[in-house]
Amino acid sequence: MGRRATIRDVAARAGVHPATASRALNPALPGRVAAETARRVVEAARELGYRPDPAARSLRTRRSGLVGVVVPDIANPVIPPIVRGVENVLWSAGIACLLADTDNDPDREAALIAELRARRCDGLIVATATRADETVAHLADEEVPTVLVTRAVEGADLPLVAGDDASGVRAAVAHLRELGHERIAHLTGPLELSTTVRRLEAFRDAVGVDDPVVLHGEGFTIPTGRTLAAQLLERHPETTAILAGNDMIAVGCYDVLAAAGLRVPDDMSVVGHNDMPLVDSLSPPLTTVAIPQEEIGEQAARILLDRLAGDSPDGSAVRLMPTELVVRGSTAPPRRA
Amino acid sequence: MGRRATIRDVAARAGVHPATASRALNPALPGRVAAETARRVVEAARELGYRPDPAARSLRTRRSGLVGVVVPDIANPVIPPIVRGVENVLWSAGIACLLADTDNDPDREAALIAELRARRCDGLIVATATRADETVAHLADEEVPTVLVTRAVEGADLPLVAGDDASGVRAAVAHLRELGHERIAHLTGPLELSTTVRRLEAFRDAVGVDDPVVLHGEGFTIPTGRTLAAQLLERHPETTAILAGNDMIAVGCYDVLAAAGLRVPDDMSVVGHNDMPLVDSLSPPLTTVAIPQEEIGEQAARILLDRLAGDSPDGSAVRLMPTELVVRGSTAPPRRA
DNA sequence: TTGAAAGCGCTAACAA
DNA sequence: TTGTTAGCGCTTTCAA
Repeated sequence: MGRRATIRDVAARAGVHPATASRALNPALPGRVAAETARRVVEAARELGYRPDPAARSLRTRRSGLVGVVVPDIANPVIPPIVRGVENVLWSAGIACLLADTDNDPDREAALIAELRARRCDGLIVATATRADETVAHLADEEVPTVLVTRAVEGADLPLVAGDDASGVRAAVAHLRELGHERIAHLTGPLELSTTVRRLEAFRDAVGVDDPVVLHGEGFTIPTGRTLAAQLLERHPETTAILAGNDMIAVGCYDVLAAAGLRVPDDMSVVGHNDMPLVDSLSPPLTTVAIPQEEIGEQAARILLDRLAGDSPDGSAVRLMPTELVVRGSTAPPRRA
Repeated sequence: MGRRATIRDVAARAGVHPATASRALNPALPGRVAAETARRVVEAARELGYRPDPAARSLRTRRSGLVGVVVPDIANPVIPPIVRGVENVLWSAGIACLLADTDNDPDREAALIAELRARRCDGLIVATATRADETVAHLADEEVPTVLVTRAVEGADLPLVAGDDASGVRAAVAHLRELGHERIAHLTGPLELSTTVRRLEAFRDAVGVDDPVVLHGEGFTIPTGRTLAAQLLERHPETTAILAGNDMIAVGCYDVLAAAGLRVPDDMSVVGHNDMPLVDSLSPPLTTVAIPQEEIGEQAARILLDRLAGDSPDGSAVRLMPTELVVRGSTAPPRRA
């Protein structure tokens, strides 16, 4: 196969000037072309398998057709469905996704975002924000349209799409209270993430106790869950139900409870958050708050597309997608209700 | 902030011609610049925060600095670690990853690969190949360097990086036979995937029985595992150990065995493949073959980088990365050995 | 409605 | 070693 067809080849074949061919192929408003001419150009383009050179177009139009997707760790099970949703919507709009994985490292985040900007991404989807994330906060001042997913930055004027964690937590607490639990403890993830804070505030609101037991962890991981569960058993043995900050923390609780000879849910109820793969295959299957992750990604992508199209300068719009409590086998009435 | 600095701005500030500035910034071989000049240019570039415009550079050099990463489903837990490895190595080399998710749809795969080519990706990493994948097979004839991961195409002259499934399966079978199992059944995934065939062949080789029990499934999913396990119990009740095509199929087995009142591992041993997240938290924790997924991704990226650098036209090199049998609680000696 | 001309920012030949 | 020149392929004025 020879070199690929250019707009000049198309124009030549259609017997018109390249500029005319370009106009015919780009149904933009000004300078319409005659229907018959347009037909010939389109036909020629099809025959030649013409695809505009993105570099040339981008150089001219200052648009790359690229969106950067910044994730904390693609191997974290919460992230892939979000990316799927984003990717799906953006490809449909003719935009490609540059994936950037920060590995939860703020320096790497800064470097990758700089690189993404250097590559002239038309927009950014950011899933890595910490509450005090300077790098991300600065994006609000810059010209590159940005949408946050799941994690918010405090005080930054950036739109956010996330799961409605508060309502999920309220449903979880209501579920536990209906079962008869009165000693419910909350084992959180890292406080620098907005998700942790949203869940924590909702827990405090819903639990109906002045000073509920809350233990803070350093990560959203199984080891964190183990550490916290061990602390909980030692300091607050009267607890009958655990609301874990996420599913991994809940699994850590499973481990420690089993080691302590306590049974879930008979001796302790456990609720997770996220409904990640396989938590329904644990023993017992985990009751947890499901988040519509793919829809979150899709919605974020749509908002970004609107911005790219020049719409809505409504800075920090927050779009919360409905969550759902999935009741499984890890919750039951307390022993001595 | 005004418009971003161009090479002309840098050149002006350094008091040299743009071409000289370009040479100073690109430590390519021909046309070296004087050390002092280079220093001034680099300094000027730094002061101005100069970043070359990728579109302009790409238009000139015919290199986009982009690699397409084609995955069957980013939400499939096997995939993200691979992508991480790829992404990590490529970013380090100054190359960005365009993520394309085919959702296991051959038409979508064809469309996305066409799009990736239209966008002038310098190379492709493809994790979606089926054994008879025409779209991917054609890539061998094209000019765009391509590396396959995990899944091979039959007869295509394309390098592949994958886990050494055969050795993993051999280790698994050896483990079961050492425990005393003689009736080992293999429940496979879809036959159109090369992974299935590799694992199946290794199983046949290792099991030491003329006509071992093999049941074929249609997917690598929990429902598939359930279907196959149910068939197995009905048709081959003498079986004492199951080698599942992957972890999801193994989990499906767990479900059906429990429903049938059979205990793992006492009544039936089960071995998975992949060692995906949380299989170590199942009851019992799953014995499985771990695959170095991130290393596979890294290796694939390195091979692609070599190709981009013009190295090694050794077409269909196959690089198998060592797997490891992780023995957990789902395997034990058979009841009546 | 179409053509002519210019230029986006960069780098590769060639010349000095 | 550096400067000059040209052009990658496209779109967008402006003029016809």
